[in-house]
Amino acid sequence: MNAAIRSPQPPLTRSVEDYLKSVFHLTSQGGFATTSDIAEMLEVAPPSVSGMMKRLSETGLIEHVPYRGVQLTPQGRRAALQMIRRHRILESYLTSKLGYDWGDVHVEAERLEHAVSEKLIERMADALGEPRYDPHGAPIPTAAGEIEEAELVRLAETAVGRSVMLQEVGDENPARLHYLAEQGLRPGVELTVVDRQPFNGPTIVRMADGTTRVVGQELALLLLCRPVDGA
Amino acid sequence: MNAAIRSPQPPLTRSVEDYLKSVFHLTSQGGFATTSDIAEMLEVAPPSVSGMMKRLSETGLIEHVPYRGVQLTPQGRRAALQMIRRHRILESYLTSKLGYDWGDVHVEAERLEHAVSEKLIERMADALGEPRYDPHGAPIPTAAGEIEEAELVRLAETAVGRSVMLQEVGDENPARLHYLAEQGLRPGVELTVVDRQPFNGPTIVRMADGTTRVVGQELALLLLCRPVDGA
DNA sequence: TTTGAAGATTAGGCTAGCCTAATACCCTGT
DNA sequence: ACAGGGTATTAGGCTAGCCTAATCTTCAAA
Repeated sequence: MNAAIRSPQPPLTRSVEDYLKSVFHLTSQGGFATTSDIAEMLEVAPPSVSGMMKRLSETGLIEHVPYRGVQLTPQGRRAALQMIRRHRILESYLTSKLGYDWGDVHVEAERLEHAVSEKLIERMADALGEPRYDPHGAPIPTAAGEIEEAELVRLAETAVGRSVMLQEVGDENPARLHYLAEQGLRPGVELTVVDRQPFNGPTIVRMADGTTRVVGQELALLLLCRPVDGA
Repeated sequence: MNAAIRSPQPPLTRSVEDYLKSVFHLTSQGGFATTSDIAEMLEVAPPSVSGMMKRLSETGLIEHVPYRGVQLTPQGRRAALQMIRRHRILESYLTSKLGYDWGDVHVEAERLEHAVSEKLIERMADALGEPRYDPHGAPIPTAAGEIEEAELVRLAETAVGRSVMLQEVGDENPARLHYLAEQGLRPGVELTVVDRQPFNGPTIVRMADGTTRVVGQELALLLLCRPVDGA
């Protein structure tokens, strides 16, 4: 007698999965995802988004407030987290087991995440020892759909003098990631901010080995850090 | 001035990839693949096949003789073999590295083969040591597009008294594969045909360890064997 | 040589997703 | 209080792939 029972979950299409992921990322700081932000993220025209939002709200995956934006319903959030788990497990697996560079995994995972079964993901997770972070330092949702929410601060906004642990690189661009790896700026390294130049200038950091790096603002905004208590 | 140069290979859709694979398999003994055979294999209606055949022959992937059937062009054959390589490498990888049962790999590979990159397939092949056969004993095309063509004979048609090597299991049905594995009927085992009952009855074989198996015709038709010279 | 059944194709329609052009809404600045 | 710009939505169209119903080919049997 109930729609959810009568129609036992028609599988989501690739497009739908992508839209849900976008909405999740765009609302991760709270608030609504706007049509144009989604359109830009998915590289489609805004009317395509409007149309899809209408369909998704009819199937109960999102909440759509016309002219305002959208948010995920609990059901939509569950689906989005499942996709993000798939994506991040895939990235981890490709990096650990198949020698992929952290700059190249995103594109590959982006296509595979729509094709892998739950079973395959869990086997990969198992082979990796249930990793909690992907190669970029992003937290991997659990199979049950829980995700760690850490309060991270951008390197670009860290006060001079502070010591931080570089936790996550919020970027997927292969060229930038390659450069960061060359500079030794990977998740897990400790940094001390020794200076920052004015007018959105670069941040200068000291690495654990005493060497320094000059990090331009564009990059420093992508480096998400956790304050370190010690000294 | 030439279409193949002007438009540098629009990537094939999933559907197209599936049609090409079907045509390859249906023409592997030579001759034409018919509309209804393709329709049955892909579980679509015959008119859908007619329509696709028209498109594929316009793009030069198949040769279509109306009311007769289709064959692959060299270009279509290349694409089909690439898909088959992907499929079989994936099956091998899932079996060897992720603990999949040989009955379960087909479905998983069927979906992944459309999503993996060439690079990923080659990394998997490399990690496996460039395998030549998949878990069912089917030959894996090389990256260059060459495939071994062995002359195999069905167990059901092997003369009583002959000794053979079970080379390939021409089936993907999980239940049948599971049963065959239980019986020890896997690629690589040696068998001697000791009897066959009349009226399409079962074939009785002796295994290397001296035990015997009674193999019904349905299964005996799927067991592809290579004659053994010795004794 | 004709005829009828089987199989192939054409005709016409549907959905998912995308697009552009036209219109509607919202809000801020005057 | 309202005009205008920016954003969202609606209108209308396109392609890939699928479907059913109708029509056409082929071929073998009478």
